[in-house]
Amino acid sequence: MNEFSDSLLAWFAGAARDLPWRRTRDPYAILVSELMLQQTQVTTVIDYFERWMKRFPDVRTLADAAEANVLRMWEGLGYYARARHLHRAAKAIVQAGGGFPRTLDEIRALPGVGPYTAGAVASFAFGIRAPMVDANIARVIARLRNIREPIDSSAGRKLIWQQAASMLPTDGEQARAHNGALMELGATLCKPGEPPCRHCPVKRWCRAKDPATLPAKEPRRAMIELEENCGWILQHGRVFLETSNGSRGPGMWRLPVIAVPARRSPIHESHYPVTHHRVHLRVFPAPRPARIRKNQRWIEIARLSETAMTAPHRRALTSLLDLDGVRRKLVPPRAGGSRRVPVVR
DNA sequence: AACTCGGGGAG
DNA sequence: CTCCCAGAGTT
Repeated sequence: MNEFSDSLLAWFAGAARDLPWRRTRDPYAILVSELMLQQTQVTTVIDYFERWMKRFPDVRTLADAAEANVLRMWEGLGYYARARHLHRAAKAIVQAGGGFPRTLDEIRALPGVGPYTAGAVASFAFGIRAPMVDANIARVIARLRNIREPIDSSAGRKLIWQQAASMLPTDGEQARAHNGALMELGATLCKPGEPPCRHCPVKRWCRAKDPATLPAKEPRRAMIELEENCGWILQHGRVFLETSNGSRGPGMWRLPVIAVPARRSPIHESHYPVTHHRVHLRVFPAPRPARIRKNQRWIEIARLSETAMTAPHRRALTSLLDLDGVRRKLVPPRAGGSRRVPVVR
């Protein structure tokens, strides 16, 4: 071991956060945590991880679960393809005999597992000497080596990964701690913006000229405005929903898209961001559909809690149901009258 | 190499 | 508003 590793690992031993997925080497648990952590902050993931492990404690339980339940457990985390990938990965592992893949290449072949996640699972679960580069490690390495190439460019990624591999201790167990320590350094100390270099355990080896300007990144894409007009269709205690079809994948339910009704004002309006889009959501009262398409369903209000929905649509629906509840108390349906629940407007 | 993911948290 | 986040899949 060199001095750099000594300093880094000594610091890590005293500074490591106590995170649930650091208390285990169960490869399934590590895989779950890594999929959840893709593009998602640690503090957001902790509760989801613990709920998930309680509900789907092992690969077989997850493989046997219905996709609707899997997506419902993921609701609020975003990027729902990750949940479907994790579900597919569990099915693939069970189908292959139930033993968790134990080599970097086999782990990399699982759905939803890219270069980062493969390295993380191999290293954290099995102590395999594998590099891993996430946003934290990319930032730390860009600063340590004063790499000005944008880290999200092809050339920049290549440089960072080469450095990550070359810095790795020979021993697998030490490499495991090294990966965790670099990540922790980036998450807690070598943060974006102006980092507190005074307290850095490895500042002696850092070549960053101007840490605040590192890492460089490609300019981000322009925001795209989207308008979304949905229908509020309520009848017999059921609400009419649809699930997206096509590339966005099925399973997440939402209010049905409708043509904009003329001369009506929306009963709900909200804005929400999704990646580089900004969506302007408007909900209008709408008539009961003449035909029900394949991706559409009436869903009992009582069963909405077990229906996976994107967060903005869940919020819209909840607020509209609350409003409807209020109106129904003020104007109770006439006895013997129409069974149709009055449309709120 | 560029686009998409119908995300979410923090400043 | 802004930027960032334990990225990966598709085209």
